[in-house]
Amino acid sequence: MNKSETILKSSSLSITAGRKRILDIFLDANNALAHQDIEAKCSDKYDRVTIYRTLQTFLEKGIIHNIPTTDNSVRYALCNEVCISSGHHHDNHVHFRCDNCSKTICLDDVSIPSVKLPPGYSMNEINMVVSGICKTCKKVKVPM
Amino acid sequence: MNKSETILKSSSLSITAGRKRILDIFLDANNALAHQDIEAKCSDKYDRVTIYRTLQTFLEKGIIHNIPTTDNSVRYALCNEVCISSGHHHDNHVHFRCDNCSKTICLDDVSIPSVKLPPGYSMNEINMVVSGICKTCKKVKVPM
DNA sequence: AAGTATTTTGCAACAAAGTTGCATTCTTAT
DNA sequence: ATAAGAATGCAACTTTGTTGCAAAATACTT
Repeated sequence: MNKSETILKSSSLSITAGRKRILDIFLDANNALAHQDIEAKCSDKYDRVTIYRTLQTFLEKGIIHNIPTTDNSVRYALCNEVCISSGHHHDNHVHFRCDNCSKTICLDDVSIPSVKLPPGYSMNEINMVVSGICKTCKKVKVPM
Repeated sequence: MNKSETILKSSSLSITAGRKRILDIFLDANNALAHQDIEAKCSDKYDRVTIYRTLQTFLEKGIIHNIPTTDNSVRYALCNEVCISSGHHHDNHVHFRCDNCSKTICLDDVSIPSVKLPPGYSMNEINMVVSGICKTCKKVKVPM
């Protein structure tokens, strides 16, 4: 039983070729993916609708989480082990979007600082997205 | 000359009925608006395409800014005076989205705390969206 | 105030993104 | 192996966003 099967199993989802494939795409990727990215990689084998439904299912099970963007393109990233095993999403890391390569990644080591809300507001979730130039692009642009 | 005309003028945009109307909708609203919200309020008088183009223009001129969401619906909010007068968007406030009424507002008084990125990363913009229950909804739910 | 150059708007047509119902196929549990 | 239940693919549709172009409105000049 490989990794994708293990994840599906532990989320009590039936193991299908499509779900394994999409999960593998996430496992292979080192950055967050938009629906479009997934579709580009497997629409030959799986229907658009299936991809929509699979992403929805993964979200509900806490296998992936979504990252807000300002350009109408929600991106999804694999949750860490804790999220998956608990079945409920609760991450606290900062997301980074590179202005150069447009990749979005989870900065697992950077935790979101706390903020104090005005009186009367109660907090549930915090989302933080930083944009700038990523490590890889910086290297390319300014060679030593 | 009323407020919307003043803003348009100071952004060196020609003053048209449509732009005034859309700007007035923002001035009246106390929360961020999605394209859809605008359309609901004035599609009888102005074409869908005009609304798209107007929002785009307002964004470019720094009259409004957009707020990332996780549900494929970018929302826009009026920028504060500083943004509009400088012509370039640079806000530093936290956005709040209410899980109950779904309204998104700018918490102008809550500034985004700084974060330290890993080595190699450079920062351009930070976006922070907090979700929870807003002041108004809390009052309604727990009456004194 | 009139006329002209420029900008904006609306329309139509289109492209892309997302949703729904239903019949068929695949998984899983017995 | 089989039957119940879940997932998939297909078709049709809705919503969302884009583009080109002609008509209308605005701003600028005199």
